[in-house]
Amino acid sequence: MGAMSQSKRAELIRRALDLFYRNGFHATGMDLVARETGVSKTAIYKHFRTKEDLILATLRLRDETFRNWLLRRMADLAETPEGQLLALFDALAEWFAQDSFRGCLFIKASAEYQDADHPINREALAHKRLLLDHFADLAAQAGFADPRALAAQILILKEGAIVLAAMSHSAAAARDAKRAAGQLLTSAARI
Amino acid sequence: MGAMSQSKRAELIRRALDLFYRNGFHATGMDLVARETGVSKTAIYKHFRTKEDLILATLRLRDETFRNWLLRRMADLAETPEGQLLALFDALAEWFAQDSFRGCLFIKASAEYQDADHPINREALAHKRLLLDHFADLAAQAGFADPRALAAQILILKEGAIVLAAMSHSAAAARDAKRAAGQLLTSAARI
DNA sequence: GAAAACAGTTACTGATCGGTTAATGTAATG
DNA sequence: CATTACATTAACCGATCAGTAACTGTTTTC
Repeated sequence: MGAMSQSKRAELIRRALDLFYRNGFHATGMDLVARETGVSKTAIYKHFRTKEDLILATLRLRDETFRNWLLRRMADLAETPEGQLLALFDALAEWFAQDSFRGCLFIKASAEYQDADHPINREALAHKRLLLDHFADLAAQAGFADPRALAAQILILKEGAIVLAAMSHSAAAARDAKRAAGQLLTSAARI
Repeated sequence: MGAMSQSKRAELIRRALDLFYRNGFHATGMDLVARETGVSKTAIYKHFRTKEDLILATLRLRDETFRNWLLRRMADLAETPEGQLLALFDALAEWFAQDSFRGCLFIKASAEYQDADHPINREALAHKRLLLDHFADLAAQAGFADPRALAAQILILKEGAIVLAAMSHSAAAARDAKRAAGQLLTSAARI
């Protein structure tokens, strides 16, 4: 096993991710993936036992790249932990404004494979939990009395903004969510 | 046109809605719809030109029944307009706790048909706008200075809570969102 | 009661679904 | 140079996709 080089495999996952993100999972057939990546179906199935395995690989790639991008952008936009929690929504606004923005891949994956014990749903949930943990870290560093609760509220605002931005094809939700987050941060109890 | 009785047609839409809600749109074939409803495919296509038309009919039914249910539940749970905006999240908690809960049909529809000008996405967006309008009405009645902005924030909390509840198969997000909404309401400017 | 008009069925269309088989090309090993 | 091992391909599998054609009843209308 391990026919194609590591870089070709990575490129396959990268292109499959793009197809799934733009067209959806069920709506994207493996024949299309083969055609668009230039990798024959048989070669794909040498490295991924099933379509589901390929989807999981794209989700893992997306988790890494997106979370990397978001956390770095938050850190670049603000100095303090509290400022970073607010800057989250500025980063989201930038994302929403991109032509390629089509909502959250994990929300879409979870919507199409929603069973609690489905590996795809589990992968999506894991991504959200990692974000939640990071928000909770920032909230703890900022000295809030209940960092987990505050992080949960921030995450809810983030997911709601993404869903509405994707549906309305507008970045306005990022601004609304930021104002809400600002009020939550200023009125939350501190240690 | 108009072969089957009005009640049979309504029953077909009702069952198709259930199938789409549980399995997804692309993942639910018209053969399955025919099998599960007991209505032959030809009979279905006598009344719905395409699968997309059937989907739109299920979305319109869902908009009517769900919005009716939610608004009535909010009104039953609280006396004042401000109380209703908070009770929204108690109603959501009840919904999340149901075995049949599988997220928001409109979010799922928009995720699978996300083009801005796609009729399915437009229908989903229309549903959210109607909810936004109602929240804004309540906020105006409650005497808030910027009812539209507050309504937008409430809507973001609602959508975020739904997405996270569906993904995590837990009703906890309703409680977190309610606490956030409570803080927003108490700190928002009034006329 | 004849004749349109219509609701309903089964059986089918070509295309595509996820996935595999059998064969070919190619590179490394003895 | 022969052979083993492996990467890759075209062609194919049965099932299912959305949608339709041809046909059979049942009403409605005159």
